[in-house]
Amino acid sequence: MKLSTKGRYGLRAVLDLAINSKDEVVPLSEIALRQNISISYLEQLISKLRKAGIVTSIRGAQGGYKLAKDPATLSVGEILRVLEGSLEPVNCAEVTGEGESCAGSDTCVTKLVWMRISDSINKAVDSIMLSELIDENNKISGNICNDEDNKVLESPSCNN
Amino acid sequence: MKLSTKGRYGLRAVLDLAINSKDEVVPLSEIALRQNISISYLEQLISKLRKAGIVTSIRGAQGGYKLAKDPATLSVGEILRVLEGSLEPVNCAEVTGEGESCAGSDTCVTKLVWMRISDSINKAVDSIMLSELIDENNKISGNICNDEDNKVLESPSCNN
DNA sequence: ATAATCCCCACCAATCCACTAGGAATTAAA
DNA sequence: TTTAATTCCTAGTGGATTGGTGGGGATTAT
Repeated sequence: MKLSTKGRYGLRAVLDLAINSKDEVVPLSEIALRQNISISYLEQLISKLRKAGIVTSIRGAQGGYKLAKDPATLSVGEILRVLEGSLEPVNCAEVTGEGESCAGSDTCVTKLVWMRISDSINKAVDSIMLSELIDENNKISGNICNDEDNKVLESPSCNN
Repeated sequence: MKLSTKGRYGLRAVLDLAINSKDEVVPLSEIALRQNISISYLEQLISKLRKAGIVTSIRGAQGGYKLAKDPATLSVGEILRVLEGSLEPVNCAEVTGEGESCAGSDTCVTKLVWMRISDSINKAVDSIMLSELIDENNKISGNICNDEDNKVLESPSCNN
């Protein structure tokens, strides 16, 4: 029941983008540096986000990425589902609403459990808007990071 | 974000045990047959459950397993955590409450997300008692399985 | 032109998952 | 007392997934 680095790194990247792009585009190299993620790997993640319409890109020199949506209407759930593929705890048609039901699903009791887990996860992530994380970041970094040249003081060694 | 077969099979095994053992012990071979899980694999799962005090065993011929707890006080969360190890979506000390915090965790915004997911999962599974699944099973099977010799009609091909 | 940047695809090592295999210890029943 | 049924334990294994790296092409501001 673990989120992969796709979801963890990807959400950090989107948040970084939301905080550090003011109408301008941000090159991936900057995000990679700030978030301590390799550019190559980050490319794969942001590619998914672009195809899903969460970020937009500008190619060429001085190009980069920016958020395609209003952070107030962009939920963490939308971002994580793009990156992780699905947040369902099981591959079960009754739970995911996709694919074929398996034989005997009408007498399957444990699907009740999987459905409740699924609902609770989806409700949790869909109720968190990106704007909330931005606000939280402003609160925290406002208190701490008031160094002169406004640089990143410590690399995020935490992988979560 | 998938539960492994450990959790899925294991919960089915416990439920099977709860339904099919009336003060008597049930040999693993019966559970394996009914639930369509190999005995060898099931052994590993039930071994964890026994060490955690969820089931008790009697060795030797005519031996087997039975539930060690009252289904009304045994939550699905307790069972799943034994089988899966942990239901946390990330390895993060701030979320799991174990291990060392990583550098910069005080400025880590995404942990807010992981904590909410974690809470919602744990609340969901801890609120489902095994007795609820037993009741559900009685409701369903009472309606359907009234064949003469009371055998299992179809093998549970569903892996969830 | 050149350098910066996005974009795409192929590959790879390590890890984890979902088992299988084999055998030792225990015990009821014949 | 043998036999068969059963729990218990450990090791191995093939395949899939994870978490990347690397190379190269396309695009564009300077």
